[in-house]
Amino acid sequence: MNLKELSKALGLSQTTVSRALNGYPEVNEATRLRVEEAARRFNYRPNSRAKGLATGRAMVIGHVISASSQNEMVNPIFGDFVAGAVRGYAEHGYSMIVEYVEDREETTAYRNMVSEGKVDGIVLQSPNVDDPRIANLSDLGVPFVVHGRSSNVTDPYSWVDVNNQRSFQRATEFLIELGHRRIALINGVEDLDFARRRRAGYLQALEDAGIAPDNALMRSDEMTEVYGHHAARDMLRIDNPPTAILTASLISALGVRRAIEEAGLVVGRDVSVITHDDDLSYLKNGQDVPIFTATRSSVRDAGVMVAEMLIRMIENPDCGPQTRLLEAELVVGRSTAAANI
Amino acid sequence: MNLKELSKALGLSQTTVSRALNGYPEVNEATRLRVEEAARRFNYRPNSRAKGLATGRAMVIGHVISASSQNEMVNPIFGDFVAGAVRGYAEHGYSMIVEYVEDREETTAYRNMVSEGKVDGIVLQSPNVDDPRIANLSDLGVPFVVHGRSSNVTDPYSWVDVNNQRSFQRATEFLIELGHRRIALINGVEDLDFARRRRAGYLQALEDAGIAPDNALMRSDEMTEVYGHHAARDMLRIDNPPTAILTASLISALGVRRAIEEAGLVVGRDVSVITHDDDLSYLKNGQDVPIFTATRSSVRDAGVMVAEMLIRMIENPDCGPQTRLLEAELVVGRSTAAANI
DNA sequence: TTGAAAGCGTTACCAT
DNA sequence: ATGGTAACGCTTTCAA
Repeated sequence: MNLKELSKALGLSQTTVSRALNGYPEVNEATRLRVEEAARRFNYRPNSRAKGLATGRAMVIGHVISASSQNEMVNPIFGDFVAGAVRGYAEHGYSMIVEYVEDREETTAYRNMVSEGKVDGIVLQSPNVDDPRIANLSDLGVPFVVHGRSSNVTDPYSWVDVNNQRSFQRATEFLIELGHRRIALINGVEDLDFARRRRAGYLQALEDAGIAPDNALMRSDEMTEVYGHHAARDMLRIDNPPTAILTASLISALGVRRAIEEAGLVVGRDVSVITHDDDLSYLKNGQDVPIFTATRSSVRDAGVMVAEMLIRMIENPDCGPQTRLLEAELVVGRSTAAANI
Repeated sequence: MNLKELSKALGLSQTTVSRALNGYPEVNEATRLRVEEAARRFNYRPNSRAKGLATGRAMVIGHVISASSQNEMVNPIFGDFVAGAVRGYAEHGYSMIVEYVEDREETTAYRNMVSEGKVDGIVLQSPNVDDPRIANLSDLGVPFVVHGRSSNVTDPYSWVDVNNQRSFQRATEFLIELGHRRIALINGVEDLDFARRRRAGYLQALEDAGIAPDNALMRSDEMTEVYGHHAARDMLRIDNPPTAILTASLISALGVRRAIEEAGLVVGRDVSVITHDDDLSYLKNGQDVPIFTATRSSVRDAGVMVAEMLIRMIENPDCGPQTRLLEAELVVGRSTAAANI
């Protein structure tokens, strides 16, 4: 059932029916009710492509995942972010389109999405420290919001980010307060801006405590379980092994724990583990835990915020770049952190 | 730059330019080259909405996530599946659209997607044991593929599934062989078909070994870390606690491990833990581990397969329902499983 | 081998 | 308050 058929069935013009359905004020209230009833009865829904062609709006937000970001994708925080974003989109009648490109051809994908008229706005995830995609998107003139920041980009752009530096700094400080001196960092790929910031926070805390950083205790790679496992395993074998491990994601944390177990050690007794991108908020209920950081829920919140910011930009093209920095809550489980050193 | 402008710039008709760009055979080779060169130079891309309107095809596959499936979403396997599917879509020029609905209004969302002409096909994830959405989609007449099966649906439909029953049966058998008699199952919500199958496999292995199932050792809930934590914590407090825990996801596994640590116990010594939806394939390299199950990569494979099956159905409407059952590989880490009992 | 024109299903402008 | 019609940008049929 299309508009033509519906209007014929009603004995009205397409114009009137369209107006009635789109809430235009000039249509007679009785007519509107009649039209709405018929639309419901015939299960009429306007064709989105025709509508988009006529209005010039797609009501779609574009996301791109590339082969190289696949591990990032598989990271649970990707799902959390998407869950939040999609929810935010839905609130305003938008949906999300996801495209996949090999390698780092994302810029081409963005350009095509825009010139094909597929999207009204774009979300960029996991920017690098120096990310040309941001300038490319600016040049395209399409509204976009970055989840995260790109340190080396000086021109203004819109972003929503979690304060990763502060989270890691606080987590490290917390371990230092417990008496740890040998604290390992199992970080993500440090081309990624958020990973670099995490490292900066870690280093800052060490410096403030007068602890010299040790390269043997710092790793950086794709956040997989195997990476967490190998990194922790290797570190635990050195002469002066870490007594605490700070790891960036749920996934790598699982590998870290497995490596500790395999080394015959006990998590929380021999080695402390703090995991970012983890949801420990439940530990706050009725347990005497020191409060510190959790971000799975922050990431979902970030998704919702990105959606709202982007849609605001789309529907109000005059408003300039906006930014938003979220503080992650830090929660550390007692047994996990209170190691004997 | 649109077709009209491009053809004007070339001094050709829109028809010819369109034909040249879409690989029609009747166009002069010299003309085609000239057109292609110009299209590249002017950065011309056909408007997808106009193209879709003219061809009647959207080149888009629809996914829906509902509020109630949010925890499922956040489950890393969602990301794995999506990564595989999107890749499969891209291979054939399709992209993925994701819509969000509150509660269980998914059927409405599917209907709207189809009648709005937004999609050429639909993917249904995490079906329930008795899932009306399958019949609804069949009624809509839109090509669709289910990731998973719905036991109580008898009419034929297309699906791709992992053999969850066998995986859990084998994992349980493995624990029994190690001498465990008190084996706990921390399962997903058993309305979900795959969770029910997992439980069936677990029960089958117990029965084969003559072990009476104990309700105190079986839990079923949303796969979150807090759930894994509470379930394991409570079980470890009972009189005759489990010596092994079989858990269904990465996320809950982290809670389980934390609970074990908090109870002053050691994973792999006091309590064995086997996690499904986990990628232990790396353990196969150079380590003497008993081989058993892993599914994160299987899930990605399933995504690719769903994409290919669906696109085949879309482009060849005559082919009937297809099905595909994948066997998950089972890998159990040595330290994890070889507990002292 | 090329082109003119109709059609896809809407919205929006201009009349009435 | 309602209707006729052009326009959105492409594909496809029919003609040349």
